Amino acid sequence: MRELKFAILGLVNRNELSGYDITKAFSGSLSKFWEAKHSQIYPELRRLMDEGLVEYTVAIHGEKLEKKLYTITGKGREELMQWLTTSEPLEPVPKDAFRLKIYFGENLERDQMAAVLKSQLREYQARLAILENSFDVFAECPPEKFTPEFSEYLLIKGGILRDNAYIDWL
Amino acid sequence: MRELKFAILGLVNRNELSGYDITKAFSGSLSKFWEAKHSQIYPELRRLMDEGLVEYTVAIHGEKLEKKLYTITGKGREELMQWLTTSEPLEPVPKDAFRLKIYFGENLERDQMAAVLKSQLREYQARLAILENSFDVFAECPPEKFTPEFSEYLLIKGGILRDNAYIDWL
DNA sequence: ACATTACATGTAAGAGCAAACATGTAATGC
DNA sequence: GCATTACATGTTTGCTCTTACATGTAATGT
Repeated sequence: MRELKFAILGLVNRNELSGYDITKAFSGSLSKFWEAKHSQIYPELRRLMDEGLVEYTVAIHGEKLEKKLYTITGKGREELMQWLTTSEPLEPVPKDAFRLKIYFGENLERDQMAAVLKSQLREYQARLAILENSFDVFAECPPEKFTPEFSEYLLIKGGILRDNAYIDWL
Repeated sequence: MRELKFAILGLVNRNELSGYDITKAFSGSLSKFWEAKHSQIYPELRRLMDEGLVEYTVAIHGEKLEKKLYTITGKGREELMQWLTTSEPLEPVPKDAFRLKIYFGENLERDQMAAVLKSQLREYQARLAILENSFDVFAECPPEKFTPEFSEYLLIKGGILRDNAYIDWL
C-alpha cells in the first residue's frame, strides 16, 4: 500500500529533488517499472510534508521562478528502511486485456485471431527493442554491488526476461 | 477501457449466468489472469442493463430466493465482437513493489537483500506450483482450436512462462 | 434443533490513478 | 522580436478497484 510514498522517499533519500525532478524520474529511467504523473506526485509530497517524512527549502531560479527542493527527514528514512526490509505479499496477477481476448477467442475466426496475435507480438517486440537498447548502455555488467547503477542494470534485465517470455508465449 | 464490461459480456455470451455465477468465475478459473469482486460486478451488470447490452430473467430457487439470470443481447454481442477484433495499445508496465525495492537496494545490507530476494522467490515458486497443477489437469494438449478449453490451456501456459521468467531473473 | 457454509444481491467509503484544467517563468531556436 | 519548448507547481474530475457494510435464503453437517 502507498507505494508511491516509498518511491518518492527513496528518490529524495538519494538527492535533493524538486517535484519536477521527481516527475522526470518517473517518466524517465524509473518509468520502465514504475510510472507516476505530476498530478499524483504533488499531492503525495504535500502528504509526506504533513507526516514529517520530507522537508524542503525554496530555491529561486532566475528572477522569480520558485522551486521546492525536497529532502528526506530522519523519520522518513526510518519508514523507508522499514518498508525496504519488509517482504510484501505477492502482487495480484496483472490485468491484461489481451489475455482476456484470448480467453474469449472462441468467437474469432482463424485470420482474425492471427491478426490480433500478430499485432500484440509487434508491440511487445517494440518494447523489447527499447529495453535492449537501454541494456546496451551498460557496456559490461557493473560491479556486483547494489549501487543505483547495478540496480537499474538488474531491472532492465528483468524487463527483458519478462518481455521475452511473453513473446515466446505469443 | 472498461474491460470488466467485456469480460462480463464474454461470459454471458457463453452461458446464462447470475451475478453470483459471474463472481465465482472471476474468483475461480478466470482469477489466474483477471480478478473482480462482486461489489464491482453488480454495478457493472446494472450499467450493462441500462445500455441494453444484457438482459435477465428472474428464477426462483426454493421458496423465494431470487436469482437474476443474465444473457447477452444482439447489441451486446456486436460490441463484444467489436472489442475482440480491435487491437489495443500495450498495457502499462505492471507496478511491482518488489522491483521498486531492488531499485533502492543501495540502502540494504547484503543479508537483508538476500532475505528479501529469498522471500520473493518462495512466493513466486508457490504461485508457479499452483499454475503447474492447473496445467497438469490437461493430460495432453487439447485440440488446437479456439475452444474455451484450449484458451485456458494457453493462458495457464502463459502464466507459467511469465512466472518462470521472473524466477529465472530472481 | 442449531450452526455453519453456500447461495444470492446489493451499497458506501475511500485509495490510486490518469486526463484535463489552470497558471506562470526561463531558455532556446529561428 | 516571436514562438516554442522546458521548467515549475498546483487542482479538479472521473474511472477502477478494494474493503467493509448490509441483508436475506437454502443446504449441509452434526
